[in-house]
Amino acid sequence: MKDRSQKAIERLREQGYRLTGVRKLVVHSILKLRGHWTIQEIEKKIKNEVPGLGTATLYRTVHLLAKEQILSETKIGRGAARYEVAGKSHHDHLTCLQCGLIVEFENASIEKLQKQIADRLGFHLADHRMELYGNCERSRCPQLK
Amino acid sequence: MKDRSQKAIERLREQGYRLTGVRKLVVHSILKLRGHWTIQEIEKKIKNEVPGLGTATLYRTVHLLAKEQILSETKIGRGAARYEVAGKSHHDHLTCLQCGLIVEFENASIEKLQKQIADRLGFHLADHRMELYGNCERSRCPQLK
DNA sequence: CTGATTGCAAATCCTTTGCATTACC
DNA sequence: GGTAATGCAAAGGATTTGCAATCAG
Repeated sequence: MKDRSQKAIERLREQGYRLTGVRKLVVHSILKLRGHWTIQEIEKKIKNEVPGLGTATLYRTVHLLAKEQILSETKIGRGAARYEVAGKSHHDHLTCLQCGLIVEFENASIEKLQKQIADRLGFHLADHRMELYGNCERSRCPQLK
Repeated sequence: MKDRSQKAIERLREQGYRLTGVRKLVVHSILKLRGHWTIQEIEKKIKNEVPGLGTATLYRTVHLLAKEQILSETKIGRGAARYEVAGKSHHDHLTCLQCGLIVEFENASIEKLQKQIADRLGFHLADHRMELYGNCERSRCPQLK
């Protein structure tokens, strides 16, 4: 199995971006992450691995990776955008309002319906975002309220 | 047909909120709006009608109206949350990536599927957000690139 | 070399908070 | 009168920008 960050670095090279030491380190560190993180969370997680990393550089790098579809951006609920390593097939999110648990799912029927709706309204569908919110049944979930 | 802002004012009174002059003016001005606006946009639109309105007051009032479900909040794409007058049945949005046109739609089949998905994953579905992005076919839409 | 990339600090954007004053009820 | 609501200004959080120094190609 080939390393994800290898592929990402290659793709950036193909696109003509310069591969500085910092950039390679950041890409490598980010591509090891699992889950959905804000840029600020990513900063904390990787600052040990990339000493001296400037905040602006991280923002620029994450945006770059999102643009190149190496990361995918999701806005879940309120607050800052979250990023996850792309590569898996497209999926949407179901978030627990109590404990923040995020479950991913795919549903071809919905995707088909979305396309139909867009066509009917005179749009060429390019992308979509769907987030479900609910309360999960995990025993550790604080189902107060 | 009864005025929306009348109903809104009544509901606020029932909830025990004080109906100050400013609050009534803001509610009245906001409820005349059609479309999806950020709080900053709303501020520009109504500042003539509510002279001296403080930004904090507008933020507090909009949040209040959203809490009372007189406005509904939607996060469309990047940037600040947008609000629209609630009252119509639930709907989702289709946004043109080129010109920003927002079209609303409803689709019962998708809603049904969402509920199924949540059930299957052990969630009690409480809410959802679905946004489609595409390119529209309006003649005035700058369909470049 | 030459321009892309970086880190830093300052700037920006959007929103919230503290607080004294005002105005409902 | 007691308390919620207001406006102002200051604070806050997240992100972007300007710029000189650095580094890849």
